[in-house]
Amino acid sequence: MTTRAQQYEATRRRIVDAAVGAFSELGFYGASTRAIAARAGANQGLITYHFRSKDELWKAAAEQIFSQLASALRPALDETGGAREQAREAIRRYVRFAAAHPELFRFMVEEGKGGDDRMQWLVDTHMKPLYLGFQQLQGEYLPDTDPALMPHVHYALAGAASLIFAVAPECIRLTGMDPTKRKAIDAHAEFVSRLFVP
Amino acid sequence: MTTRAQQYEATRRRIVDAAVGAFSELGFYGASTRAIAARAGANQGLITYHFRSKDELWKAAAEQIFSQLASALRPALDETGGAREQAREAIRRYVRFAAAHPELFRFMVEEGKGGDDRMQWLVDTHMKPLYLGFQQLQGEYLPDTDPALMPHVHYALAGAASLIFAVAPECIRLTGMDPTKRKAIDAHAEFVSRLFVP
DNA sequence: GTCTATAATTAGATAGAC
DNA sequence: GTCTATCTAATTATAGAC
Repeated sequence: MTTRAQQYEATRRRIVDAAVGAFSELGFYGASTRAIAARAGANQGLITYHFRSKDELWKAAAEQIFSQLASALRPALDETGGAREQAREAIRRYVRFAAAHPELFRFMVEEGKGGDDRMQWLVDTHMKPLYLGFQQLQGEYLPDTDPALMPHVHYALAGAASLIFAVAPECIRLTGMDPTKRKAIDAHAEFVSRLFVP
Repeated sequence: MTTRAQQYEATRRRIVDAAVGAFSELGFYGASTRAIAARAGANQGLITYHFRSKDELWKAAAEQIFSQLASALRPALDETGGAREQAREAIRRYVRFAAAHPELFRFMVEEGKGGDDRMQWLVDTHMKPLYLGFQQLQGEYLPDTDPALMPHVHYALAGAASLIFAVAPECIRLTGMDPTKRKAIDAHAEFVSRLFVP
């Protein structure tokens, strides 16, 4: 037996999932609420009912992606082995997440380029905590790094780890190699981890 | 004295410049032809006159960016010094271009994520030749690299070199560091070139 | 060549039936 | 809770005056 509360949650979740996909593929303006509703197998009016506006729906979508990233990275702290191998494993984990969730990087670029409200909300609410955790990890694993280089390392790593998966269709057409295949993901994880922790 | 042909070219150029900025900041759907025209100090009707459609205007904008990249990278072949230092200089050059033209990376991500017509045109017309050149450079400078790793190196380098500049507003708010400053650009160029050519 | 006016379509948001 | 119908505004593209 399904209660109304269960139905509410199920529908809401379907819409958020559809929104994540649509925003990630088409961008904020390209993804219409009608298309998102259709993708979720629901009606457009339901979006207004569950979320107040398109902006609020976008926030819910961003929230889902970043909470998934946070829980995917958490186990990296519990790794065993030497500091360098721990750092490598954390990077491999990040690469695998980027492969499984290319939406993260697309959201980051889509919003990070403009200085609007959505970007500020995204940084303050979800990216700041993650960046602090990254700084802490780097201080632990690679204590000999110049602190002024921190932003450079962070963005170089994020870009190196994620771009190939974010533009997978382009990569296939350009190189003939499909980066979504298991072997390609492993190869990329190994390459990037060795690149940043030789 | 300004001829009509000169006026034609001047107006067309102003519109293309405005389009590059608008598409780069807002994406294809977010940038309206009206906003582009206003940005160019022209009328919306002129866009239809100079370009047939919004798609054609987008192509003209992409064309401008990639032709600039091609001419910026060309001198990399004439560098002197050992193979490793040549490779480093080519990377530094690429980083500086990414800093001066963050539009390139934004176009790449914006279009590369979907499999639509614009992506296919972009890859076939402008990215394929550049990628072949990149493969050639890599074969010359770093002949010991596994060919199967080529796509991984290419996308890792593109991401590491460009992301920080493409999301400059986000970087400032997240880290407090402004990547558009001269010093930050040099630091990033040096960091990335040493990263890929230790 | 450049502009104004407008047609046709689509967007996000609302109101109300069920 | 979900859906249909509709409102208002903004979109691309067109037609025609100057």
